[in-house]
Amino acid sequence: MRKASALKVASVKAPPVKRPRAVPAQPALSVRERILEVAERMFAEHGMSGVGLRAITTEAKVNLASIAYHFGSKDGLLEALFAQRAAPIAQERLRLLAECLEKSAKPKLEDILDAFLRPALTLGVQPQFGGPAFVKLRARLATEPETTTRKILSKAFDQSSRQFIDALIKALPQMPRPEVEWRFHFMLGAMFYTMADSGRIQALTNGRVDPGDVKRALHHMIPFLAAGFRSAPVV
Amino acid sequence: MRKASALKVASVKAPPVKRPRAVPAQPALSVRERILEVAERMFAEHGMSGVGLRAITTEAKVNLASIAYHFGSKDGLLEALFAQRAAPIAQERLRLLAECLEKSAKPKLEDILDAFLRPALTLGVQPQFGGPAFVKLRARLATEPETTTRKILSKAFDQSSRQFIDALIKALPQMPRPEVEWRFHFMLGAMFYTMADSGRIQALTNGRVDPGDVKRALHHMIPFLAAGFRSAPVV
DNA sequence: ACAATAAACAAACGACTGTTTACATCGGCG
DNA sequence: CGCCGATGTAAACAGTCGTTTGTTTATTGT
Repeated sequence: MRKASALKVASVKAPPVKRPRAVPAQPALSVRERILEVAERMFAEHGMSGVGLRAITTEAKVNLASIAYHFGSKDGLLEALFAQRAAPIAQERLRLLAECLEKSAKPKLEDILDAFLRPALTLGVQPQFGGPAFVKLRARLATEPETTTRKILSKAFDQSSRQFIDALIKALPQMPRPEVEWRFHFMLGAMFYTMADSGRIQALTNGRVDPGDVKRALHHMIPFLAAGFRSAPVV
Repeated sequence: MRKASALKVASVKAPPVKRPRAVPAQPALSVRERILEVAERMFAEHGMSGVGLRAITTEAKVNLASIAYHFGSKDGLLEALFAQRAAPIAQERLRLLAECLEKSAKPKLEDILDAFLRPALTLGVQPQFGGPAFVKLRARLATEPETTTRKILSKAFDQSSRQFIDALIKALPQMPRPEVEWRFHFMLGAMFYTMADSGRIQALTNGRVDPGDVKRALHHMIPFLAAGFRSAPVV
């Protein structure tokens, strides 16, 4: 039963050497961090069942058993990934939403959409950390019906999503709730497909449309969705 | 090499019962058809790399090597699946589109959207064959960046997609082409996410919104998207 | 300094991967 | 009959899968 000790996790590194200067050229990632970083990239690129632990540990230059040691299991690795990445996104979403709501009792639709979409598309896009890997990963898991991944997704984002639906209803007082919910669903679809950056629309348009261009994507997506949300509810 | 002894017959079972009746209640699927049917369902549910050939052949009650024999490889099986399923969808799309175009030189936006979305969501939804398996499978593959699957997708649907973009431009003469292309991309997202039926929006709405209800989904989706398409182009 | 604990490691576990092989069976034709 | 090509099949191939094992190395607390 070594598992019990493994769950203890990590202890904070405890720097034995005092760093005289911050920001060294090589941040000297720990084993844990290296695994997370590589796994994020590879899960995003090939899907959960498309990558083996050996591929991850080899690329991360880490022992195979390290994953079991630090994360318990492959699923545990995915959970840790989400625990690290999803929280900042949900948090930033709610911060921006609060900004919208405190400005006026009837918030502006476009601002709400922006508050929801922008963090999802931009946060975690740090070139030094493998770029938009988590964005892609999220889009990929969104279409997987496996119950384990669904639980992770739902735990990470359900609460903030509910708050956004409520905010959208405030912004569209005449709209029946189910109608708002359907439209929220379509918005999720447009968002995830943009995040997935599948290359299909590039191919269809000779590269004119590039979902990886986040600024432009938001610039086109928000007015499009806003018009959809504002259209008359269907009978 | 192979021990020539020990092979013994088996020939067990051998039901020589001649079927006296044509077209029995069970169409008596061929091996090929049984594999396709089961593979479609299982690929949709667990993804390409999530199902093994043994799982498929066991469920289809078929020999393991049959897949290699009939389809060459696992990828060949996927290609055969698309060759069988995608063509009718693309064909029906173009038929409906032609109907729109011959009615008037400036076709109605809603009709074009309907012509694009309805076949994707409804064709192949045969409850006796495991329901909307191909619909789900397509949504799943749409977010996979693997080049092999992308080629299959693109071969099956690119041509008809281009024609729809052109038709949309006809319906929206004042709209710049890139804007139409962006909006087409968002439409694809809403469509695929509805097809994936990931369960997320059901969870968020206590089941009020069910993307699996195709009639209702189209009923909400088309006006939503039409309003988005008609909104003023962004600068 | 010494024991306790955390971290890393090579090696192996059994089960499963897609593919290939060599052989058996079959209906139809000469 | 014998031969044919198409079809079906058990077994093996050469790996990879996620996980577990027992052990060794590093770091910590006292």
